[in-house]
Amino acid sequence: MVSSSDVAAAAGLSQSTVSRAFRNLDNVAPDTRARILEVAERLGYLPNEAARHLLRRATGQIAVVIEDFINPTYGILVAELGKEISRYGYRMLIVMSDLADGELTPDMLSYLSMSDGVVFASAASRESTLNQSFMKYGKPAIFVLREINDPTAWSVQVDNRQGMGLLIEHLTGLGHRRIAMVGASDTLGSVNERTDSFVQVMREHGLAAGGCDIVYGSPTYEDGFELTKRILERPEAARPTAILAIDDITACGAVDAVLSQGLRVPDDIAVVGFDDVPIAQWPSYALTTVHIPYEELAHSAVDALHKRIASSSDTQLDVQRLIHPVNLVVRRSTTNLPST
Amino acid sequence: MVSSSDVAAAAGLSQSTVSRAFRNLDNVAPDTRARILEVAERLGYLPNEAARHLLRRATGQIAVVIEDFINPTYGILVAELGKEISRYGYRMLIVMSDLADGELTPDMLSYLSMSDGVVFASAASRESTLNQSFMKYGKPAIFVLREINDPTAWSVQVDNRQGMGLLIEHLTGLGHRRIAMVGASDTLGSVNERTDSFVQVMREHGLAAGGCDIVYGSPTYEDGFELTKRILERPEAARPTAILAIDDITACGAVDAVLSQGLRVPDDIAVVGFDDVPIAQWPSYALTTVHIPYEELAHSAVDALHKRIASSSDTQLDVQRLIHPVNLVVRRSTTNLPST
DNA sequence: CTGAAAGCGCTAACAC
DNA sequence: GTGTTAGCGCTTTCAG
Repeated sequence: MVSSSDVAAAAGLSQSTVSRAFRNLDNVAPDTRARILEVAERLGYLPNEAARHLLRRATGQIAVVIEDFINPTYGILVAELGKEISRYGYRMLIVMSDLADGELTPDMLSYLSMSDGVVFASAASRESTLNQSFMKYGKPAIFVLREINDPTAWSVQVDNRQGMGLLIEHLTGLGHRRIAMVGASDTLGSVNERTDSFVQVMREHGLAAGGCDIVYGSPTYEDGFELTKRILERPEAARPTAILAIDDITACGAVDAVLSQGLRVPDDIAVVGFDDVPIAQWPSYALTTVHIPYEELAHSAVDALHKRIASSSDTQLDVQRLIHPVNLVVRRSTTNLPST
Repeated sequence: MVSSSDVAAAAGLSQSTVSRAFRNLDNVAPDTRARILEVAERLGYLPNEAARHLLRRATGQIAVVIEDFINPTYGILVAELGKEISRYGYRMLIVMSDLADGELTPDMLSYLSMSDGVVFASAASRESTLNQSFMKYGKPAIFVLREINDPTAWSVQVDNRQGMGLLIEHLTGLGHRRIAMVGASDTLGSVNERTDSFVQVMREHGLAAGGCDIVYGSPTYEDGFELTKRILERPEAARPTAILAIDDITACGAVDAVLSQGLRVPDDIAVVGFDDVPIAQWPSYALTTVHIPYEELAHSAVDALHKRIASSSDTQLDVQRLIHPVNLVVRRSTTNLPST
C-alpha cells in the first residue's frame, strides 16, 4: 500500500506537503503540486480514507437500510438516494435487513460504526424504538416512507391520506361503490397508514356499511394474485367492482388474477395501485395509480440528514417530519379512455 | 464520540483491556468483560472501525458497481451479493456508475479508497482497461456478467453461448425458422456475447441465410416495444415467427408490442427472454427464458474476491474466469402447454 | 510556500 | 489477566 510518505520521499518533499497538494489547499506552489500529482499517479497512490476519517471523526458514509430489491420501489428509491448521497459528498452503504423493532443486530452495528447517519427504508413497526437505538450511538437517522410513532424520529413521507383520497374519489366518480383493499396491514408503517386512510376515506364517502372490505396480506405480486382470486370466488353480489391494491406490484398480481378468471380490467373489475413504478405504465397493466416523487423524497432525506451530521452536536435541531404531496395518474386499469 | 479510552476510564481499566474485551479475545476475565460491556452499553460506545482498519490496512468493505436499478436483474444480483458480502464479514458499498472504459472518475476513486475490492457489474466495453486501473491502485476486481477482453481480468459469467443454444433449439424444435434478435449490441460485454452467440448458433442451424435478423438497441422495455413494433410493420413474408430478446425486460416490451398489434403470443409470434427475473413468471408474460443462477454467481464472485484480498500481495493467484451453466425454462410465451 | 511534530482511536507486541 | 508502548496514514497546528 502506497502512503503519502512514499509519495513525499519519491518527490523529495515532506509528507504534509503531499497532504496539502491532495486537498487542493492554496498554499502549495503550482509546480510542486504538479510534481506531486505526477509521482502519485505513477506510484498508484490513493489517499487513505480511513486515516482521514479518523481525524475528521466522520466516515463520509451514509448507510441505507432496506428490506430487499424485489419490490421495484426500493430500487428506484436507492437509485435516487445514491445520486443525492454522492452529490453531498458521501459514499453509500447498503444494508439489507428487516429488523423492525428495537435492538440492533451485530451486522447493523458494524454498518452503523462506519456511517455518519442512516436512511431507514426497511420494515418498521409503528412502535419501533429503532430511532432511540440509533440516537444512543450518536448516529442521526431518517425514516423514509416509514411511519413510526416515536415523536423524536425524523421522517420523510408521502401523503398517503391524500393519495388514498384521490384514488377513492376517482373510483367513486366512475360509479364504484364496492371497493376492496388488497394487501392491507396494520403493523408495518406506511402500508399501515394506507390501510387506515382507506378506512377513513371510505367512511367519509359513506361506503363503509357492513365494514370496509379489507383483505390483509403482504405487498407482493403473489399475495395480490392469490387474495384477488379468492375475492373473485365470492358470490357475485358480495364481490367488489374495484380493487385497490396496497401498491403497484400487488396491483399487478390483482390484474393477472382478474384476467385468469376470464374477467376483464376495467370492464368487470377496475384495479388501482400505489407508487407508480415503471411497470405500472406498461400496456399490459396500464395501472391507474398514485405517483410518488422519489427524487424529492431522496433529496429531502439526504439534505436533512446532512444538516444533522454537519451541525455540531450541541445545537439541537427541531424534529422534521416532511410530507410530500402526491398525484393521481389515470390509466387504462380504471378507464377505457385513451391512456397516458 | 465515545472512545474505548472513555469506556476504560469509566470502568477503571486500561484501554487495551477494553479493546480485548470487544474482540472477544480469551485473555480477559469473564467478569471484567461483563463490566466493560455494561459500561460501554451505557455510554453508547461503538468501536471506531476507521481506526481499526487503519491498523489492519483494510477497510472491511467491498464496492459493488452497477449502472442502475431499472432492470430487475441488478436488484436481484445486488441482493445476492449483499448476502454473500456480509457472510464473508464485509460491508457493501454501492456505486452507481456507467463508466465503461478506462479512467476512473473521482467519485469512483473515493469508493475505491474505501474498499478492499470491487465487484464490477456495470457497463464495460470489451476493450475496457478498467481492470488495469483497479490493479494500479492495488484493488482486486471481479467482473460479474460482463465480458471484457483483458486476459488479466477475473470474471464470473454465465454461459451465454449455451443459453442461446438452448433457446434456439427450443424454437427450431417448435418449427420456427425465422427468428429475430431484439436489443442486440456489439459493444457492451455480455450483451455483446449473447449477440455473437446468436449469430453463431443460427448459422449452425443453417438459419443465417440472408444474414441474421438482428435489431440493435438497448436492453430496455421501451426498446423491446418499439423495435418489435417496427418489425411487425414489415410485410408478412419478411416477418419473423419468433422474437428472441436480449433479456426478459426487453422481451416484456416485445410481448406487449405484439399484443398491441392485435396479434397473439405465442400463436402468431413467439417470444423468448433471458435472465429469468420474477416478472418472467407472471401470467401476463409467462416468458420462456434462460434461468441464471444468481446466488451461485454472487457466491463465486465474493469468494474469489475474498481469496484475493486475503492472500498476501506476493502470492500471485491464477486468473479465474468462471462460467456458470444455465438452463431453459419453458413457459407460455412459446408454447400453449400448461406452463410452470 | 514548506517542514516538523502531535495525535485521531485503535491493535499488537511486550512486560509484569 | 492486565497495563504500557509504539505506531497505522493522515490532518493540523506551529515554525521558519
